[in-house]
Amino acid sequence: MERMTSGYKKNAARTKTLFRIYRKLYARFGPQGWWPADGAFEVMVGAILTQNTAWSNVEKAIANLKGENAMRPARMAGMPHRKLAALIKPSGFFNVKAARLRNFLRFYMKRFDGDIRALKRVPLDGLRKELLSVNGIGKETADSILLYAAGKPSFVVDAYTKRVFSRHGFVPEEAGYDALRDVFMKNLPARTGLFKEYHALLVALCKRHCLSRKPVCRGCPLSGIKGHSFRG
DNA sequence: TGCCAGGCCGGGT
DNA sequence: ACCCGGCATGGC
Repeated sequence: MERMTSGYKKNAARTKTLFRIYRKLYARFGPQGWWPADGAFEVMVGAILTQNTAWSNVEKAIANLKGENAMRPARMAGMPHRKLAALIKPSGFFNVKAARLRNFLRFYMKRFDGDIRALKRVPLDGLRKELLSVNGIGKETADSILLYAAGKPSFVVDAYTKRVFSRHGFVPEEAGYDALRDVFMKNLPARTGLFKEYHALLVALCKRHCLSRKPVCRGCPLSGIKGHSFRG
């Protein structure tokens, strides 16, 4: 018997609503072309560095790494904790993140020999579990790596996704990561390009309209969307 | 000045 | 199974 981890089922009305939201955002903000990085390895590093951190700070850390020619798996993996931590300092939590990067790199070198093509050969679900087993890689980081580095249709949920969807009443305020992810995974076709743009567009929306903690954003492109609920 | 940013882990209940 | 403190910098 298959275990129900959420109450959501595939549902034509929900699919329609998700596409309606997508089209509104796309019409407003255009193609985002995410993830903003120079290659798959940089995507994975950035995904760890941006944990609970402003992207502008991550950019400084990435620039430091590139300046030391360290944006390469073998080189970064061979770097002492202290040195790596110093380079990524602007991104904050530098001791924690240096350890997490090194954990990931040990896994990446050992399991895939630092070769992104090898990583891409592993099917989505299995690879997701492997990534989640690395200390320092949680659900959002794993899904970001899967989608934007490996090119697999794994929808990324983040604080913005949750803010938009709960604030507009599409999901309950208390909805967790898995419930939110299921909304997209179970009601959209599993297309990588669609998932990439959708997540990026939600970020664009929040940066433009939802940064404040006010419950409703003025001029929100989604204000006209009928509040079809994804509850239960 | 104080609050916040594209989380995650570990220990306590 | 939750809940919470800790981790740290730079920008407004």
